[in-house]
Amino acid sequence: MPELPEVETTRRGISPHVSGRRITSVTVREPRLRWTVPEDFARQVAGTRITSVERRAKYLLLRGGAGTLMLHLGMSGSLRVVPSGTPPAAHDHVDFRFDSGRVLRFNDPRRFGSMHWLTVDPESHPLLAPLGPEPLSADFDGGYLYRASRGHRVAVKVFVMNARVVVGVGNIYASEALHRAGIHPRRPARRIALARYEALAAAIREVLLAAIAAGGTTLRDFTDSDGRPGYFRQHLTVYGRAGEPCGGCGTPLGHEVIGQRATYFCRHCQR
DNA sequence: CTTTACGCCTGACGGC
DNA sequence: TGCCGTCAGGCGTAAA
Repeated sequence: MPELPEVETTRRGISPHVSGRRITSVTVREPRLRWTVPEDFARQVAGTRITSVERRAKYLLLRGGAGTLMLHLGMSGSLRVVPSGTPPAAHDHVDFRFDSGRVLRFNDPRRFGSMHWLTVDPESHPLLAPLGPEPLSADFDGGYLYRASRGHRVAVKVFVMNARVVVGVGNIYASEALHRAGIHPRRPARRIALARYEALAAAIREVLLAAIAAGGTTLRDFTDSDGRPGYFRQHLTVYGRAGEPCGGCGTPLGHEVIGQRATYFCRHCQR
């Protein structure tokens, strides 16, 4: 399940292979993704030279001269760089062939991913325009979270997972960051003081940066066939560990559904 | 406006 | 062993 760290790792992994290269052809084997890929998608994208690979939230932006290729990995999507001629496997839905002879291959079993061809400024696209700041940017800090949370009575975990508040904080890292910051996931967002939001903003940054570092080591070679089972797990202190002792106090970790999502926390350390 | 529920999909898993 | 029901999970969208 690609969270921000995996998307960022993917960005870093594919960038050297596609930056400066021209897309010579596009093959769409399965257009039924999150939004159906239009008939003329392949024709529009073909011929573009990619100048840079950027990321906004969990969207990858492959910028080219004539437009921008915007990709989302959903929850089961992945991108891989393979040699030309590599036979497609199951769920290999789209190929972008480059003038280097390599192929950028999009695989997505659950098809929650998406791809768009944008000829306008990506930031003005309806999917990107409403998004909050990047958690690793200077715009994001405790003061921002504090101000944004005033008047919001939703649980703080729901609040920080809202992409209009801050992007890229997925379900796993929300639990992890709240535990690190000592904040109970059910606490109403408006009932948390500035100092605690500063701790939370720092925790979100730290957890994401640590995960990016871990993803970087695990997903170094994108031409490899799969082989990355549970690379997150070893770094997780609460997620998926219901019943195990809290690393801080030893109290068995709890598991509840908050906002329709599995949530893990310590009822003793987190208030 | 804020908040909540739903649905898209498939693989994994548990029960029988 | 095999079949089947259940559920996770990002996130846009409809509904409340």
